[in-house]
Amino acid sequence: MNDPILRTLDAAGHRLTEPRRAVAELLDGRPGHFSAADLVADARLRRPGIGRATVFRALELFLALGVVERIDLPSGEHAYVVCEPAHHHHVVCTGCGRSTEIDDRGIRALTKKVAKRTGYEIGRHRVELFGLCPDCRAAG
Amino acid sequence: MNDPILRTLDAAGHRLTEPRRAVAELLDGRPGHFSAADLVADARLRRPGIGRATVFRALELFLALGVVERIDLPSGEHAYVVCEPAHHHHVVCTGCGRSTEIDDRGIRALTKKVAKRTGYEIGRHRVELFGLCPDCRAAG
DNA sequence: ATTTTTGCAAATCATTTGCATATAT
DNA sequence: ATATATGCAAATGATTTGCAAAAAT
Repeated sequence: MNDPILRTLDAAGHRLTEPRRAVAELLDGRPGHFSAADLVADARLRRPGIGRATVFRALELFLALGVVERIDLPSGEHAYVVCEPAHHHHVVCTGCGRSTEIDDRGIRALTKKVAKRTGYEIGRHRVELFGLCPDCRAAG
Repeated sequence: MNDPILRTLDAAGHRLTEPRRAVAELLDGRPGHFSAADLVADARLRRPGIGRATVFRALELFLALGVVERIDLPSGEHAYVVCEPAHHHHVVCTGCGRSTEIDDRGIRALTKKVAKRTGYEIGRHRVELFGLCPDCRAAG
C-alpha cells in the first residue's frame, strides 16, 4: 500500500489482486512510455502466469482511474505513461521516451483563445508535445 | 485537376490513377472526420472494384502529402480529416464531427512556455481539441 | 517499354470476449 | 459466502504484405 497505484486502486474499491499488484509493479519500473505489447512481453518474462487479457484489463482499469494515460506517438502508435491522477498533459522525450507532466495554464489559455476565435465550446482536449529532454539534449 | 488533393498528388509526382481519383472524390464529400473503415465501406458502396488495401494505401499517401491528417478521438480511435497541407491543428465537433482548422499562434505560445518551464526542446506536437461547433450549440 | 499501382487473399498485429475456475473481500 | 477477477483460447478488428496482373507515364 505504499504504491500510489495500489492505493488509488484500493481507494476506488477495487480488489488488490496478485496480478494487479504485479502489473502495478511493472509500471513502477518503467522509465518512459510503453505500449500494451511491451507490458505484456514484460509480464510474460518477469511474471509468468499472468495472461494477456489480464494485462489489458489492468491497463484499462488504471486508465479509468487516471493513474496511467494513453498517448499517441507521432507515428500514430498507442502508448501509455504513468501519471498523477487528474493531471493530464505531458512532454514526451523522443530521445529516451521519458515523460514530464506539464501544468494546465498554457493549455487553458489556448482553449480559451480557440473558443473565442472559432465559436466552438471546447470540451475535451488532447495535447501531446514531443521533444528532447534536457539530458538528451546534453547527450545529443 | 481542379481538386486540390489531385493537384497535390500530381505536383508531388504521383500517378493520377482511377482509384486515387475515386478516393479523393470520396474524401471531398465527407463533412467531418472518418475512420479508415468508413472510407473502405464507402468505397465498396459507391465505387465497387476498389480494394481495401488500395484505400489504405491512398490514405497513407494523402497523409504523407499532408492533405489529410490523422487524429485520435477521445475514445482512442483513429480518425482522419481532410485539411490544407501545412496547416495542422483542428477543433473537432463532438456533435456533428465536422472540423475547423485553427491557426498556430496559440500553440506556438504554448510550446514556447513549456520549453521554458521544462527545459525540453519541443519538436513535434499533437494538439486536438474537441467541442461543440456553433451550429451544434445552437441546436442544443 | 518501364515503373508504379492495383486487387486479392492471406498474414500480421492489437485488442476483446466467453466462460469455467480461482481469489479477495 | 459471494461478488469480482483471472486465464485461456478463440473471436474480432484493424492494418499490412506478397505477388501476379493492370494501368499510367
